[in-house]
Amino acid sequence: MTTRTSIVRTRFAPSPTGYLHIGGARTALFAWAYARHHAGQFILRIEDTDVARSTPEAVQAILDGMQWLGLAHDEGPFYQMERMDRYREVIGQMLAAGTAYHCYTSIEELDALRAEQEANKEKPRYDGRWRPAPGKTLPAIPPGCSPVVRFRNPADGVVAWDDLVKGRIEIANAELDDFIIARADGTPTYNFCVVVDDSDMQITHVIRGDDHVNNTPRQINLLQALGAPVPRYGHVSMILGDDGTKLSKRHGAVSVMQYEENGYLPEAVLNYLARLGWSHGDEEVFSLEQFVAWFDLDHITASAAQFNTEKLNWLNAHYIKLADDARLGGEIVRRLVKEGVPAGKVPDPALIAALYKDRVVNLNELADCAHPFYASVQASEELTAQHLTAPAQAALAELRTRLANVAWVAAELAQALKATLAATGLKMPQVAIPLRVALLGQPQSPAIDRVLAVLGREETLRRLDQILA
RNA sequence: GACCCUAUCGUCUAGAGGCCUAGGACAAUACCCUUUCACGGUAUGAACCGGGGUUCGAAUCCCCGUGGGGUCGCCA
Repeated sequence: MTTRTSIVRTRFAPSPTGYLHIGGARTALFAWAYARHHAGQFILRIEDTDVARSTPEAVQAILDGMQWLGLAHDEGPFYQMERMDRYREVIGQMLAAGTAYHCYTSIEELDALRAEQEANKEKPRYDGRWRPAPGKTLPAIPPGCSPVVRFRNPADGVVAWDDLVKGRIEIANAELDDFIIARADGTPTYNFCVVVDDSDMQITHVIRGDDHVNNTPRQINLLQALGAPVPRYGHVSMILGDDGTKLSKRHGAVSVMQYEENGYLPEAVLNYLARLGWSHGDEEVFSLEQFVAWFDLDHITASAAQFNTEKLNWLNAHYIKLADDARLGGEIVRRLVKEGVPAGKVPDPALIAALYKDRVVNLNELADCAHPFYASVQASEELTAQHLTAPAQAALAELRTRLANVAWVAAELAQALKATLAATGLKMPQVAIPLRVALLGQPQSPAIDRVLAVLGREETLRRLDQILA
């Protein structure tokens, strides 16, 4: 451990070619938490050098996702497309220093080379035909062909680093080739931009997905060629789908904002993601603040983790129970209005939330539960036939009379219900279930007296009259 | 094919050579609670990939095998 007080600087560097997916969100969470834990800085960088696939919508989607999760950055967002001058400057320096060189091999030639190597069951790699060497005669420069710039990768030795999550990793330079750092049109490529940025932005800890392990030795070599300090690296494993295969669209929700739409609370998603591949003893449920206080890279699992919607659901249900009624009420209204249901002030959505919050798994279910309070829901014929029988209707008529004059609070409503039972000789379910079907269009609900209290006298009587008419 | 990573209940994981008769959580099952359905409570079943070492002692360390994942672009 260094005694120098070096501030921790981490970054999240997505490329804006789509939404913020769940795996990226977890990587971002870990990088963010690591910076927060060490009172350092978290930088957001948009890697948009792939002009063909990058879109402003995707940038916005990433920003939205980060904001919804509450992962605020301290610097940025920096856009790589705005840093072209800087990249060109560094490429010029490398060309001048001889750590990079021009290569005139055409795409066709490269394809042929690759095909040949694959046919020989070799690892496809550039053969170094334009790499300058003492006493070597380079091919004649083909006319009308603009060159790419390649990095002069060390020919031998090994690149090694102590990965913060995987431990020591060593890769032989012989496995690496002289990769392209600038295309024929002069634009820089990924590995190069990352290195210049991580260096310029003084990133101390690169926390990123597992899929970048193979880029790391190239980046370390580049950094060293540039004489720049090498950050620490931590490669977080991937998240697999529910079925153990690579996460993709067919797994349903992969975008973070899809979870918002599906009725998940950000704190539930955060807690779930934090616990997926990281642990703090037996702790399962904890706040973001607690997570930041506990988080370290030592307890991240090195292997891939399978996503488990059931556990996320459990956490979501837990956080819904904890959530403030007014907040849940707002979610109810927002979601119902989006579906064209005239949800509003009466009944108070917060009261409905209080009634249903400990029985739903997500916000959409909560909204569904609230739906019949704002718009009468017709029971199916089957339910009507089954529950609104003649004796049941008689009991409801009996109850309706009592309800007309009772004080509209749950305790009094319960009394009216009991008096109806006494008068008709029926058991509670024999009245309560028809009543639920009559009022809400469904045979299950929370305690019926509480439902009545929230529905209100006017609406309750109106719906009863409609059934009894 | 080459290279890299990885391997504990169905799933997420605890486990840093003796605390392990392997712990917790989700899911499952059973029971309790109950004004229906849920919620909640209690209980039960469920795992160290295989083979070799090292050691007095291995889930933990090493090697091999096997399974899984990743990477091999003028994509990021």
